[in-house]
Amino acid sequence: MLENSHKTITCATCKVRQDSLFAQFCDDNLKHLDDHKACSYHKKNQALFLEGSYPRGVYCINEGKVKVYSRGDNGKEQIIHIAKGGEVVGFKAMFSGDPYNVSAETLEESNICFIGKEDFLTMMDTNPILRNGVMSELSKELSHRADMITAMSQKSVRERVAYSLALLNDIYEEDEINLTREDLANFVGTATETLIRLLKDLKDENVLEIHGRKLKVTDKKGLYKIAGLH
Amino acid sequence: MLENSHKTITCATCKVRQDSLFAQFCDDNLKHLDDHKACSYHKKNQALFLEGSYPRGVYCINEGKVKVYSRGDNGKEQIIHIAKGGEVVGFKAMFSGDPYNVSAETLEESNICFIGKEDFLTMMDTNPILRNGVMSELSKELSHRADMITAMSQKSVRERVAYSLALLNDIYEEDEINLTREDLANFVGTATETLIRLLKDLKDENVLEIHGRKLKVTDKKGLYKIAGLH
DNA sequence: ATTAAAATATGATTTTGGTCATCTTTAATC
DNA sequence: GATTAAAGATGACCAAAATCATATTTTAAT
Repeated sequence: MLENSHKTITCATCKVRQDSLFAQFCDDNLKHLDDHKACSYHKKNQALFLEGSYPRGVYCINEGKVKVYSRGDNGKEQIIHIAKGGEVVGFKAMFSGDPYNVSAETLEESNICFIGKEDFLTMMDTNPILRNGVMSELSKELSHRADMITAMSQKSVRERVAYSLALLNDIYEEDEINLTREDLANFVGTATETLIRLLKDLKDENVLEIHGRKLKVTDKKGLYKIAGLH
Repeated sequence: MLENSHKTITCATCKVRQDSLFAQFCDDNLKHLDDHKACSYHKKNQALFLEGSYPRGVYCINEGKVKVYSRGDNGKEQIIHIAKGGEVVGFKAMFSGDPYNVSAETLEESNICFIGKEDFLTMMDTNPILRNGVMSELSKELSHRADMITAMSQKSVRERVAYSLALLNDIYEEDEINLTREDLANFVGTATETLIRLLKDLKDENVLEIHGRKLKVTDKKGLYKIAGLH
């Protein structure tokens, strides 16, 4: 159980706020945010929203990890992104009037604050800091997805495994990467068996340590080279 | 040569404006736009902007097609999008402060109007219609790119050829799809030889007619089925 | 603690699609 | 219009990765 799972988080003292859309908020803004958010504890594997549903608000992750994924024809998951503490999830599709075409689900037990769509949009209207932050985020994510498309289409599966591990290594920061092999395969876009074999290759090449399900990158430079990064 | 290649387009009477970000502009807005835009004729295969450069403004396509692409590790192009008349290109990366990670280049001779970054951003600040249009567009494009990532990762090349042709069929509307085999392969994300073989298969299945380089979809329903759409 | 179920791992086999080589056709240039 | 270059097409071959089968380990549930 998370240490603060029973508490309501106060935005002003939230440890991950500096990484979030609300980093530059003034005291008044933070007060407003506190008054309009709802904190809640989520177990592992709980859905935040589902593909096909309409956005009802945004989810600010205080602690935990959330996978954002879409489903292909056969129902197979493609993980588009894994969000960590400080990230706000669920706002990117809010401005088109269309339903979500991705789903979001916790990967670990998590503390997540919810802000309703109306409140969020009002804040965006009245707060240029938030508006600019949102625009910047949308822009960055579009760039990132263009990179993903190119990577998916041109890299070999081995390269994509390295590429994905490089991304995940940043997301998990000091922690070891902790995903099921299936989730990792769904992030890489390959079969679970192939992923497992390629992980072992990387281990044999001393790029990676495998501790049960947890993965520790031991040669970041080597990993980047295989991934075709830098 | 395009018929109006020597003329300056007037926004108020621009035939493709109803498809653009500026569709809902009032007369004053249109006047302002006219005063701050520069129309120009572009030959085939002319670059509008390049990966790595900083956005200097936006490009509103009056007539012609523009490919937006990124380059993979080996320099191979991945075409992310093909823009047609009415589309505004080059604004999606403008809000992050980062350089473009895609390039844009005309595929045909084209008439394109340019609006400088400062002017465009000022319009966005003062014009909620434009702002909402931009936000909506960013949202929609993010959804579309999530779909692309999933398609690239999970569909077979044959399915991706059909998927790409379905997208292109909408883009080329009443016209036949007119791309080099190489560009089409770079859109699908495959080798040119593989693309050519698969086009022939689709022709043999009476889904497609091949008229030299031009492609005509004759069985849209069949194409969609192969693509895994609907 | 025991059992059941899920996740991880490995081998064998097949399929897909990329690469290389070569040839033909079309388009561009002088 | 002739020449050259670029684009399109086809065959042969090979490597990468998916699939299928099955075994082992870990985790969850009773």
